[in-house]
Amino acid sequence: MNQLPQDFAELEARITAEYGALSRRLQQTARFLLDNPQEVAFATVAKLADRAGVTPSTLIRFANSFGFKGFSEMQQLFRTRLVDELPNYAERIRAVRTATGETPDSTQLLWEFAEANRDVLEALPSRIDPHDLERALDLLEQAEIVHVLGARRSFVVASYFAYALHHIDKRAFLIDGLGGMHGEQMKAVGPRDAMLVVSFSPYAQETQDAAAEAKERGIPMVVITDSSLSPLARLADVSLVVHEAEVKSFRGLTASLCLAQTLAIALGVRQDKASEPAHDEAKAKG
Amino acid sequence: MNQLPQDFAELEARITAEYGALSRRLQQTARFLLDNPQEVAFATVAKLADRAGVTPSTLIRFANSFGFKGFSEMQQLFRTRLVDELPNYAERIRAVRTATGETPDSTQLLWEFAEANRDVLEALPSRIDPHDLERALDLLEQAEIVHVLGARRSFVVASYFAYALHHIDKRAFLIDGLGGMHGEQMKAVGPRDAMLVVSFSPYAQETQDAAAEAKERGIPMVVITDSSLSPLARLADVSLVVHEAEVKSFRGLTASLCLAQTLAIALGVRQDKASEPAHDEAKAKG
DNA sequence: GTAGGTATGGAATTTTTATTCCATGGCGAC
DNA sequence: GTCGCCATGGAATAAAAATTCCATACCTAC
Repeated sequence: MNQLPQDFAELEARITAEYGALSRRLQQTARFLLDNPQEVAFATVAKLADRAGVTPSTLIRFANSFGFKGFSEMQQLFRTRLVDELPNYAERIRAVRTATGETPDSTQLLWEFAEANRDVLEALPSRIDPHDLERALDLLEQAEIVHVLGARRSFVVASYFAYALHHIDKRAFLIDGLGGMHGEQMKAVGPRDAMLVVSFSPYAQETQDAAAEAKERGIPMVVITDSSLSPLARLADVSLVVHEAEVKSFRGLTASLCLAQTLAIALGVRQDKASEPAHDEAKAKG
Repeated sequence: MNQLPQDFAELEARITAEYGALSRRLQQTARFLLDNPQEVAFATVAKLADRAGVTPSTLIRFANSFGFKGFSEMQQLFRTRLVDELPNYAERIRAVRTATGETPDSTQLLWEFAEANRDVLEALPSRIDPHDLERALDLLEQAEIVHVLGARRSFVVASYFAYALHHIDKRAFLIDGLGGMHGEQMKAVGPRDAMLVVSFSPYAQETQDAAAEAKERGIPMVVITDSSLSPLARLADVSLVVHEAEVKSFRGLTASLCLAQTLAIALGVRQDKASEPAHDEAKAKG
């Protein structure tokens, strides 16, 4: 039996170090414990076991395998951690907010970014017209294939959206311009498809060209952009305008990604409903 | 029986208001509870009774007299207080839930996502150790070229980081595995370079392989991942652990991107300082 | 394929903890 | 001074929770 850890940090280090040597269930337990330390501090063995997807026995075994006499003994570390660390949490916020004296600039920056992005997310939902959101979903739902386009900074959002569509089993292609083949990739867009275009100032020329072509061919198009005056907005069937945070003249992508995430999952929900109409009717009646 | 308080603040107010009307022992209990809320959150009735200088019965009676079914029910308020950093958190959720009665599902989803991502951003800065952040920046600053690696979901973060590095004039390459050439791209990593690896559960094999190779070759490595138990964490020189929001079993990327943004810009700030040392010295003297 | 060992789940058991109940003691009213 | 009520303490009881133990499933090695 090993020497037992004296505080949470020590325990965390031990768990991390020996993680590979643990059995499947104990690994599962380890992940849960380190991911949800707050919950562990309060809840009972039975509840935690349930949440972690293991049996109570496993939790006990886990504690034993790290030298504790029982689960309760290990739980103590989770509790004292909460008590020890909380008091200086509030202080840390205050310290960072007020003076940069002690904290490194980088941490100060992190707080600023987090705050700026939070503010943006706060404003986002009320800035998006529910009606536009529904129309965008209509277009995407009816499309056989969704082609996603975004260059430079917008490429991040575009690639995420394409990724997310794959995960809800919606056919999607990312127009990435690989090999300078923007034009060629646009030719692969069929008449029953739709496009989702992401573009922010200063609106990449290749994106504008592609969007113009799509408009001409009558391809349904949803645009995520940063202003209703954007050249992309006038080409779109539905345009969703997001305002991103700016710190040190660097723009974020938080709001756009949140919106992309929402579009993808809302689309997934719709598809589920469409493929299981019986379930929905039953609910409506009941 | 009175309406029972919903949170700690409410309870505190009630106790304060009715303090004068309580019996001697109950007053004694009240004082102890409000003076040692942390202790109350964890300890057992017997221990608390002992510490407060009253009998267990008194504690129960105290709880009952404020409308609780038992002491445990009251204790819950002391516990949630410790966990909830934000007192009006619960209210906010309720407000969103109720206010969206009329709106379509998609807008409802948008609110939920925005909310979840906001919460994540709130927790992010305090979860990142300033020391780790500085060390990560040290590694990146000293590197001649930064190679950025991330597959599937993490690719979004990786591509954003590579993009951001270009904008602060830091040489960067994105290891994208194009044409199945992960291995070949790794060969291009030089001895004076560094790597930034992004990987989330279920940790893409190609990323793990590449990271293992980098480790073997002694390439400095910063990892952004989702758990200290991640297989990537043990390979890294510095690992930054982020917790992402999850809605409808879909994980976000907000926190990771915010962190990537911070790293890039903090690095940019450092580079500026390094290239204008006179400015810095002047500040130190002044 | 089989035997041995290990990991796991679940029920039984023990321990801990919360709550109830009643006997006693203090305090004020008559 | 005595009666009655309310507060109080402490033991008894009930409830909940932790832990143990055993049967079984699952691997691994031969």
